[in-house]
Amino acid sequence: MTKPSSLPKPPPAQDDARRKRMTPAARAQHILDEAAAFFAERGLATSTRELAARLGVAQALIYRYFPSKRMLIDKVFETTFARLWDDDWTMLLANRAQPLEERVARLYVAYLERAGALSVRLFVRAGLEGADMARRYSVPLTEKLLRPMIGALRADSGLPDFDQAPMLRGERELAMALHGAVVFLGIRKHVYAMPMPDDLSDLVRLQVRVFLDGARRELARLHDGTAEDSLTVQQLDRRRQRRAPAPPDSTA
Amino acid sequence: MTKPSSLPKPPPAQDDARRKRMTPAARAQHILDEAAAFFAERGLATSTRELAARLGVAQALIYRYFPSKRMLIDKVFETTFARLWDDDWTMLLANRAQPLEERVARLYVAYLERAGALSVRLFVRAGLEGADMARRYSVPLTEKLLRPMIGALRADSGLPDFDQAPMLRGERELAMALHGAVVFLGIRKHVYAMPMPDDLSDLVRLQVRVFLDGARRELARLHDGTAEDSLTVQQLDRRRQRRAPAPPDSTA
DNA sequence: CGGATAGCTGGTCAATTGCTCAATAAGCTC
DNA sequence: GAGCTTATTGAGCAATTGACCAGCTATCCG
Repeated sequence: MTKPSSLPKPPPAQDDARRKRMTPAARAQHILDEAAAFFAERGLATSTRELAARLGVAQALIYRYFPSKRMLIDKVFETTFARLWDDDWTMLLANRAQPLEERVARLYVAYLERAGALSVRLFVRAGLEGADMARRYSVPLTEKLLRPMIGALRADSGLPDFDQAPMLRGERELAMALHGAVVFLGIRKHVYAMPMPDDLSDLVRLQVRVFLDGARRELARLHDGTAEDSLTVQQLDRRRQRRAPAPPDSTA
Repeated sequence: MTKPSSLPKPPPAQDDARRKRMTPAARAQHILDEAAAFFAERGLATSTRELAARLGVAQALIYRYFPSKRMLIDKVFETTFARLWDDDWTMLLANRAQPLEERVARLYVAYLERAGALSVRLFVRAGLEGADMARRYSVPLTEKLLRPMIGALRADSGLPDFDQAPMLRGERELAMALHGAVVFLGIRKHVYAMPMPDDLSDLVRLQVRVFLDGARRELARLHDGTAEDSLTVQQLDRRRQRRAPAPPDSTA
């Protein structure tokens, strides 16, 4: 046991939660992390006293770092939502060295893994609680997942990219078919607690296989203009106005 | 205005909730129905006093009909779960007078409509709360929806029925792909409150179209081997890789 | 009309809730 | 080691919670 007083900062092990005193930043993070897991498991209505017990800390301490329970929950939502997305997904999807099925499967295996029980449960709780999911979830979902997804699908089918043809409402809903099926895997496991394998990869791959077969055809329908029944009337009108004749489709 | 005192029972209008006195059966039903909507909207943690206010009734009255809040909630779950299933769905799916796509689409439009905002939110709440969803939801789901669904799919593809080949694990997951996608439509609308059309029929039909294309092929893959009903999806995959190259696809 | 049955209410209790504050003590600097 | 800063605590408050009960009164029957 040497005497480290000569060093300005002896290894403080700031990540050790059992320390009596922590730096404000570390303590705030500590509370935030535990609160996320705690509220995900036990529900947002569970008392701050129980959370404090889990933290091994006096209940009053929580209020030194967060002005109210509401604000703590909001912060939990904020950070959990922000953590979900991975910008690498765009590149992963665009990498045509691998077959489309493999890329999409990898993407959604990664998505489910990144979400995990905590996020899945928190997201559903946030939705029920009236958090602004449309802004917090739907918007980044479209930009960081669905759009790259449709781009890859289009490229795979030899269809024009977004520069030449903006994303169609029907395309978003098409991508949502797979997204919904995969997310529902997580909901079955983490919300409904149904018997599911530890590793959902094989189930994800099944969803992807089923989806891709139908999606290629549907995408072709959407772009050759025959089956546009999934679009709203207004969108159809706008779309018809935009293109004078039917665009010649040179692809197979 | 005739004097109805001579009649043993003048029209009592027992369904009028504003009446001061109701028969125990009617009052219990009244409380149960309102509680379902109330807890679905506001959450299970909302106070019985607020529920009583919505009922236009003293809070103590609830406890005359239900021994505790917990028991009331359980009863709400029980009745809501029971109401979901419709035995006509089996016949609807088996009616080969209509094309498969039409039958499946009608089924899931009916399913979503029957569920509605109330059930969707209550189901998710029940899952988060730790209600036994595997028994209450998953089992009837398989029997009343997925099994008839697979039966229709098999018949459509000229595959043997359940008498000759029991349902495969992979088939259930296959049907779950569509189920998940459709349920996620309801979750987007009723839980996440995302902007969705009033009528989800068109979106359901899109999901069904996409699903059926892929499902027919996947079903053929599942059935082209020997009896694989006891194998997991993973085992099936491994086995498929071991076998000859890609399976010949005889369908259009 | 008048008594009796029973559906219903107002009032109340113990426990729990979010939140506050003065007091304590951990860990830094000299 | 002394002293100072401040992270942490325990006690406590007002409001809300689930649950209960004695009494009120709407409704029926003779």
